[in-house]
Amino acid sequence: MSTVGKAISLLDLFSIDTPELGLTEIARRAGFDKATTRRLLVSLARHGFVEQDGETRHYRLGAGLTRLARIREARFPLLQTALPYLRELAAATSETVHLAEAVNGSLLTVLVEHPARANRVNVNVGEYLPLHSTASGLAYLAHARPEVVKEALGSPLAAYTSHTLTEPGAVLKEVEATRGRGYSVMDQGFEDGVFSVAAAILGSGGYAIGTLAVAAPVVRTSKAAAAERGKAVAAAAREISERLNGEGFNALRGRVSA
Amino acid sequence: MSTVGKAISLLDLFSIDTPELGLTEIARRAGFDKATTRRLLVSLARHGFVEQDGETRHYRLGAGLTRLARIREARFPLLQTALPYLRELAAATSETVHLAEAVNGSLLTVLVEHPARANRVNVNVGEYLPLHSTASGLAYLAHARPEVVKEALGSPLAAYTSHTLTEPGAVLKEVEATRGRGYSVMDQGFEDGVFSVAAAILGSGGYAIGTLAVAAPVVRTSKAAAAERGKAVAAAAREISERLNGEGFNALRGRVSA
DNA sequence: AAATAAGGGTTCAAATAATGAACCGACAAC
DNA sequence: GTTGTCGGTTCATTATTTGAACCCTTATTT
Repeated sequence: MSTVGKAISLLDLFSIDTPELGLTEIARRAGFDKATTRRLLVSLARHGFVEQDGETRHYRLGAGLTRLARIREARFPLLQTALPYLRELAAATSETVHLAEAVNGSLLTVLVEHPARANRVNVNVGEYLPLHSTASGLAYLAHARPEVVKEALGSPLAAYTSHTLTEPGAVLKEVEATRGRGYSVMDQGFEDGVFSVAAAILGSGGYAIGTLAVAAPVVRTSKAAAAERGKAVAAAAREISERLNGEGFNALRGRVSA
Repeated sequence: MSTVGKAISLLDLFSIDTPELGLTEIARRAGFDKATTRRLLVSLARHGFVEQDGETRHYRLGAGLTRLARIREARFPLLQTALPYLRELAAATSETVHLAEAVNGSLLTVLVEHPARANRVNVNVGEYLPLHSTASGLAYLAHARPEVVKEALGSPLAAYTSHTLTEPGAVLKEVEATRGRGYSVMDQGFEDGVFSVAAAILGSGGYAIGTLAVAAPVVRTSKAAAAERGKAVAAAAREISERLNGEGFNALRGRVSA
C-alpha cells in the first residue's frame, strides 16, 4: 500500500460514532506502528485534514476537508455527474431523458437528451415541471421535505389533461407508491400522449435535489416497457446520488426517517 | 516534503476557478514529475479524493471528500449552525457575507452568501485570507493564540493595495481596537474598492475558530453603514459561538485571560 | 509514596517505497 | 510526414518511510 493510501486510510477510521481518536488507538485500528501513524497524522494535520484537540490530544477530522468538499460541490452539481447517465439511458431506451433540479420547491429542467428518432417527446431546458402532474414531480415529492409536499398539494391542482390527478389525496397515494416502487409513473398527466417514469436524485441530507426521467410516446409504452424504463431510471438516479455524495444510496435514504 | 504532503498539495491546486486539470498541468503546477504526479493521483483516486473524467481524462476533486466533510460537520457543525445566520445577514445587509474557518493558523473561506444584486463583492469558497489585511484576519488575530499572532506578524507583511497596513505595530493596534469594538474593520486592505467588517467565532477554549464577515463595495459604505454592519456581524458571530458551544459568549471570552 | 501501566511523542539504522529521465502510443497542428 | 503535446509506463537510482526501543508525563495500583 502506498504511503498516501495509508494516510488516507487513517481518515476512514473516523465516523459519526467515533469522531475522535487518540494516537495509540488510531495506530492499533489502522495496524500501523505508532511512529508511522503519528508522522502520517502530522502530515494530514499540516493540510487541515485532521486536527488535534489541544486538551485531550485526540485527533479528529479537520476543516480542510470542508473546504475541498465545498469546492467540489460548488462547481460540480448534478450536471456533469448526471450527463453520462442521461446519454446512456437515452441510448438504451431510445427515448427522451431529462434531468430536473430542485430550486426553491420547484423542479427546473436543466438537461435533456433526445434520441435520434422522429417520433419522440420534446422537453425543453428551462421548463418548470408541475409537481403533481409529472413523473418527475411525483419522484421529487416522494423524497421532499414535508413542508414542500404540504405546500405543493395545498393550493388547487391544475388539470393539464383529462388524466391529471387533481385530488391531493390521489396524488399523495401515487407518491407513496413511488416510494415503495423506487420510481414514479405518470400516464399523460401533463401532456396527452406522453408517458413518463422518473426517480429522485438524493442529496447528502437524504432529500431529493433533483430528478431523472424518461418520457416516451404512450403508443410505445407497454406495461413491460414502462417497468423496464422505471428500473433503469431508478438505477441511474441511484448511481448519480451515490457518485454525487460519496455515500451509499440506502445510507442517504435512511437519513430522512432517522 | 512528505509524500503525503505532496499528494494533498495536489488537491490544493483545484479551486472554484480551476475545478478540473489535466495530468501534465497538475505536474507542472505542483512542480513534481509527471510519473510521480500520476502515481499520487491514482492513490488519491482509489480513495475517492479525486476522480478522472472518462472523456477528457482530466482530474477533479472526488466525492469521497464530501463524505468525510459530513462526518466532521456532525462533530463540529459550524456550517450548519452558521448557515441561517449568513442568510439572514446577507438578506439584512444586501451584501456579501462569508464564513472562514481557522486551519493551522490560517483562515480559509468555507461558506459564502452573495446578495442578489449586480454590484457586489465576490468571494470564492476555498480561498485563504491573509491575516493582516482582511477584516476576517483582524477579527481572528484579536482572539487567536499568542503564538499565532506572533507568527502572523513576524514575517514581512505583503501590501495588497496602497491601503494595506504593513507595519506589525499598526496591525496590532487595529487588533486591539477590534477587541474593544467587538468587530474589525478593513478599508480596502486586501482589494481596492472593498470595505469589510468581521467578527470572530469562538471555540470552547475561548480562542477564535473562525470568522464571519460582511464585504461591501466601498461606495456603499458610509460610516453609519459600516457601524451597522459591524454590530450585526458581531451579534451573529456571538450567537453562532453560543449555539456551537452551548455556553455564553462572555464565559468563552473570559476563558482565555483566565 | 513507590511501583506499574498506558498514552503521546521521538530517534536512527535498516528496509522499503518513491523518484524521474527516457520512452510509448495517440492525437492535432502545420 | 514532421513536430509538438498529452496521458501514461518502465526501471535503475535515490530518498523517504519504517519500527523497535526509548523518554516523558499522567493516572492507577499496591
